[in-house]
Amino acid sequence: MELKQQVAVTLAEVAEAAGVGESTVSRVLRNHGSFSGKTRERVMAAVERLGYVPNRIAGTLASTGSRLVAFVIPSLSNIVFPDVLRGASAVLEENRYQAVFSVTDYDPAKEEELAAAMLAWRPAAVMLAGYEHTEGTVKMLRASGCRVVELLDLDGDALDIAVGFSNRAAGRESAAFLLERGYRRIGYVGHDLNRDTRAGKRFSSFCETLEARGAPLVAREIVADASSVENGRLGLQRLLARASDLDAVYFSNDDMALGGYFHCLAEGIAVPSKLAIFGYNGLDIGRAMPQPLSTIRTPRVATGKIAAQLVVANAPPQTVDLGFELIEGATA
Amino acid sequence: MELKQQVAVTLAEVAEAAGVGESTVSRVLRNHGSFSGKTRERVMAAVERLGYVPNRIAGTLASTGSRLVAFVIPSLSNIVFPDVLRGASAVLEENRYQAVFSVTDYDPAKEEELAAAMLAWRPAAVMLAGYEHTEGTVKMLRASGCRVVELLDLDGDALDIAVGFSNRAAGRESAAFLLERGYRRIGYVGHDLNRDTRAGKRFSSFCETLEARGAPLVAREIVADASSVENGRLGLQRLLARASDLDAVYFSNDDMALGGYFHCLAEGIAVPSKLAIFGYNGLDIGRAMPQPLSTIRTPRVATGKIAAQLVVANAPPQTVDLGFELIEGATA
DNA sequence: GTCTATTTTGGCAGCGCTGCCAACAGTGGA
DNA sequence: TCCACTGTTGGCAGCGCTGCCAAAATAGAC
Repeated sequence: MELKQQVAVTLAEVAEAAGVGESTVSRVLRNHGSFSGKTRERVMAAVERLGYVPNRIAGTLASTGSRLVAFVIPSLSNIVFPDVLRGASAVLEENRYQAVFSVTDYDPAKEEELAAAMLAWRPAAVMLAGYEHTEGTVKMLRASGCRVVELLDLDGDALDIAVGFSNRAAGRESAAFLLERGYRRIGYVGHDLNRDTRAGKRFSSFCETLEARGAPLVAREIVADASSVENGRLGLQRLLARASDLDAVYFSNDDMALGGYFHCLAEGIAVPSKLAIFGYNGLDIGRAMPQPLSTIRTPRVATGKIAAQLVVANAPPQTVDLGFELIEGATA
Repeated sequence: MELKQQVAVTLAEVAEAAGVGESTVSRVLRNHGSFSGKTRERVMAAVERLGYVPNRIAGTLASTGSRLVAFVIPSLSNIVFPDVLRGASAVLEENRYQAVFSVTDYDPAKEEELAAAMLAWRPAAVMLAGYEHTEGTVKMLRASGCRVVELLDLDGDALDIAVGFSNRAAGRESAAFLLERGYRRIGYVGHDLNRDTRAGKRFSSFCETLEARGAPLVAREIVADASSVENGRLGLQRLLARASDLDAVYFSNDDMALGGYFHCLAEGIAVPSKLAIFGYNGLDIGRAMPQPLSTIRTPRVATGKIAAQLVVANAPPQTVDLGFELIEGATA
C-alpha cells in the first residue's frame, strides 16, 4: 500500500530548506516573537514544500505545559458522558487543545489506574466524574500539579474545580414533584447504585424526602447491570409483579423510564392515570414521546463546555453550579 | 487549594534515590532488559517513596513509536461513534494505548484540520469515519507514515485498513426486505445526506433497489439538521402530509425511526398494518419497544474493537467486512 | 555619516526519557 | 587458578522542539 516514510520532516530540515535558523522557523510557526514578512514567506514556502507537520511531542517536552486534556469517564454507553465530551471538545478544539479519554466502567480501582496512565502524559487538566475517588487517585492528582475538574456532581468537596449540579437536590425535587401531584404509593426502578454513585445520591435523597413527608418508598427494583431501555422495562415489570398498587415510579434515568413507559404501553397500563413515570436526564427523546416524559433536564453539554472553558482560561479553583430543570411532562 | 508542585519527579531523581543508574530504573519500570530482583525492589521502593509518574511525553520522544491512537469522528451525538470508541477503548486500554479524539461535525474541511492537529502528536494510528476525505487529508495521512483505519464503510478504496460493512448492501437489503413483505408505496425520512455520506449511500442503493424491482420511492422528507427522535417524528408527519397513502417508510436510522413510531402512536396510525417502519442501526432501544423495531443491526462496538486490535497488532493493510444483521421486528 | 534604539536572527543548552555500548560482576568448567 | 561466558549495570548521546541570550541587521536621530 503506502510506503511508510518513517522519517518525518523535522524543524531543522525546514530551517535548512528555508535558509534560516531553527528558532526562526519555530517563531514563525507559532507566530510568537518577531520576524520579518519576507522570512515568514520563505519559511511557510519550505513548510509547504516539505509537508512539514510539527512534532507536538517534542514541543510539549521542550516547553512547559501540554495542551492535552484528559477525560477519565465511567462509561460511553450512558449518553451523559458523550454529551459532556461533546460540550468540552468544541471548546478544546477552538483553543487547540487535544482531548484524551479513557473509560473506567464505573470502577474506582480502574479509575486510579487510568488516571495514572493519563498523568503520564502530563495533561493540562484531568476531568473526572464526581467526587468518589480512591485515596490513591486523590493523592496522585494532588501531587500532579495539573488542574483537576470534577464533573456532574456537587455533593461533596472539590479537589480543585467542580462543574455540575446537585444530584441530591435533583432527587429531592423529583420526590417533591411527585408528592405535590398527589402520588403516594411510589416505587423506584434503578440500576447498579454502588457503581453509579450519582444515581445513588439521587435515590437516597429521593427516599429521604418521601419519608420526611410521610409517604415512604413502597418498593424498589434494582437491575444488576447498566441502565438501558430494556432494563427499565424489565425492572418495572418485576417491580409491579411485587407491588401492583403503585401509583408512580421514579426511574434512575430516562433510558430506564422509557423502558418503563414501553412496558406500560405494551401492557395497556394507562400513564399517568394508572401509573405515573418520572425520569432523569432530560434526553431529547423524552420530548418526542407521544406523552412527553416528566423528568429533570441536566446540563450535560454545558457541563463539558464550562469545564473546558475554565481549564483553557486557567481559572482559579471554584465550584460552578449549573442547576437543572424539572420538566413537567405528561407522564407524571 | 492544593499547592502546585510544578516540578514533577524525574527518572534521574528516582535513580539517585535508589542508588542506581537511570537506565536501570528505566529497565525496571518497563520490565525490559535484565536486572536483579534486589535492584528491582530498591527501584520500586524509590518510585513509591517519591510518587514518581513516568513522563510519557519524554518516553515517546526518545523511543520511536507513540502509543496514541487518534480518532477523528464526525459526531458524538450520534450514538454510533461513542459505540465505536467504546469498542476500541477497551482494547486500547488493555494494551496501554491512549485514545485521543476530535469531532469534525461531518465537515471534511474540519476533518482535515483536525487530522493535521492529530498527526502532530505522532499517533500510532489515525481512525476516521468512512472514505470521504479531502485531497489534503489523504495526502497528509499518506505522508505521515502512521497507520490509517477507515471505519464503518466499505464502499470505496481503503487507504490502509478498513473495518466495517457495506452501507450500500444495507440499503439494498432493507429495500429487498420491504418489497418481499409486500410493501409497494414506500417513502423515506432522513437527515442531512450531504454530510452523512454513509446515510447517503444507504439511501441511494435503497432507491436503486426499489426502482429495479418496479416500485420506485414514492416520496421523501429530508430534515435539515442532525438525526434525532424529534426530527424523525417531525419528518414522518411532514412526509405523510404530502403522501398519505404510503404503506412503509424507511428511516435514515433508528432514532429517526423511533420518532416515526412515536408519531404513529400519537396519531393512532396502526403499525405495521397501516404503515410499516424500518430503521437502521439496531439500537438496544428497538428491542424494548412494544413492537420490536424492524431494522438492521450494525456491528458498531465490534468495529471499534477489531480496528483497535489490528492497530495494536500492527496488522498488514486489509479490509475487514463485519457484515450486519437484518432484524425482522414487528414494525415492518 | 555616526551613533543609539530597535527589530530580527541564529546558536545552543536543555526538556526527561530510551537505546546503545562498554564495563563490570558472578559462575562453572578446565 | 584462569578463562570464557552469561547476567547486570551505568554513561551518555540523542529524540525534535523551545527558550534564552547574544549577535547581526536595520531603522531612526542628529
